[in-house]
Amino acid sequence: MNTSSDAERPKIGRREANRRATEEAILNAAETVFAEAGFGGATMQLIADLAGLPKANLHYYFASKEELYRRVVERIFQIWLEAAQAMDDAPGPAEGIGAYIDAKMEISRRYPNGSKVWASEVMHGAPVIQDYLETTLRDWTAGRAAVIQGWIDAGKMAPTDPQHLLYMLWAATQHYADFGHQIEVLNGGPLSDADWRAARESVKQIILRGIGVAI
Amino acid sequence: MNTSSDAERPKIGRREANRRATEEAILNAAETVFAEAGFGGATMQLIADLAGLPKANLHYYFASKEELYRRVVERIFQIWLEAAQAMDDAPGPAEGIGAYIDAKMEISRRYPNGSKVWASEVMHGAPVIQDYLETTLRDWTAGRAAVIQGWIDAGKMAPTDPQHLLYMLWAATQHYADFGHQIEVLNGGPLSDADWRAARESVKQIILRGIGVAI
DNA sequence: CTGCAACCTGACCATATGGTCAGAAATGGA
DNA sequence: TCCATTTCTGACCATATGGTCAGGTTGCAG
Repeated sequence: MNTSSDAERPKIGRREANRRATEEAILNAAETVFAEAGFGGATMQLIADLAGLPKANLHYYFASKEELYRRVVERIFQIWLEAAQAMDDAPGPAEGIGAYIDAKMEISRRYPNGSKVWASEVMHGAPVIQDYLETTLRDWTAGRAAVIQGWIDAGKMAPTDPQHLLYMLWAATQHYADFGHQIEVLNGGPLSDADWRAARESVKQIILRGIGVAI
Repeated sequence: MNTSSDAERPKIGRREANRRATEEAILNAAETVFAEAGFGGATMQLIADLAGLPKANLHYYFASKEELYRRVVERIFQIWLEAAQAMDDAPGPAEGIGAYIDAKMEISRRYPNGSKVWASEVMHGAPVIQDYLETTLRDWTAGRAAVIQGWIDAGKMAPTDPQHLLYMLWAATQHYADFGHQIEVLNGGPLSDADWRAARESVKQIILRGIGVAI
């Protein structure tokens, strides 16, 4: 054994570990503040306070407010894309779309702030992730639409415009994050485990039956 | 007859007419700017420029940025509520929910900025319309949920959680306004009349079939 | 026509904010 | 231990923004 039980992984010294932890803390704080106040309403001071750092320190790790924001949005997009794989390698729409809804509902529950930042970014014309929309997202969407069309051609689901089906999947699932506040007010409080389960099953039931898949 | 063919309606002089027109122009400009930049990113100067007025004039009509914003949000909420009546007086879900989807899709198409401002407001915790959520919206939602439950009990549609069905209706329709930019990118340009028709029919098809209503 | 009240606006102000920087403190290899 | 490098931070700055106000202009009742 070596000196002690310090490094979980070789190569990462205290410096590097600290750096990553601080960056992570800043990104988390930024995600919260951007979600709650929007880009314009967010303040480097607010983010710094939430992260427990002096404001000047933020600028040591992130050159500008824009760059910090960009990093937040990119991180969300990654999570979003990884979850999208839930739809891959499925034999048919029942499994593929069902799993996709499960994954996206889970993201809405676990990362509501990320979803809000993404929504805000798109609503304001996608100033920083326009290229993602035009490349990565466009390609992914086209691929998924083709898969869905394949299922339709194989008679595994009712004829449905794949593009609009995808929009409905995004809309229905992300709504629970983006409009979470409204939902909590109407629900009379935060959603319980049972509430989330009911939400997930409702979405799956309506959409799967809506595309002619037995449930 | 009176002096000439001036007043369409009695009682409204040039003063009053001017006032209303100016207020309207400011509200329209504000809606656009708030939608594109968010509350924090919006600038009284930007709104003034878009309305073609000096900034100081805005403060003659609206005491503060907050009040102007509040007026914009309230106006949207009115349109939203009026369209909600499309669901009333329907004999069953096919007509009621079908008409509601039609109405909401039309709003998404005609007033995308209003929808965005509303979404932004809710996402940021509804700082100015919290009371609307707790009173008007809550009551309306409860009423509609009861109607839907009645349809279910009458065997006119499949058993479905009314609350989550409403969320899906809001999500699916408003998505075309709030995420209009993303949709346009994926669509390779603005949606045509045919595109909008396809969107509307897709939403209706999936949801109506999803709740067990023949189409 | 006249006076008052409503309407309009350029110039100005206090504040908040993103960002900078010089220098202090911590770190780690030699 | 020593010192170069990285990390951290209080103090500061330029700018943008919401809001104010004094004074001018316009509409309209009497």
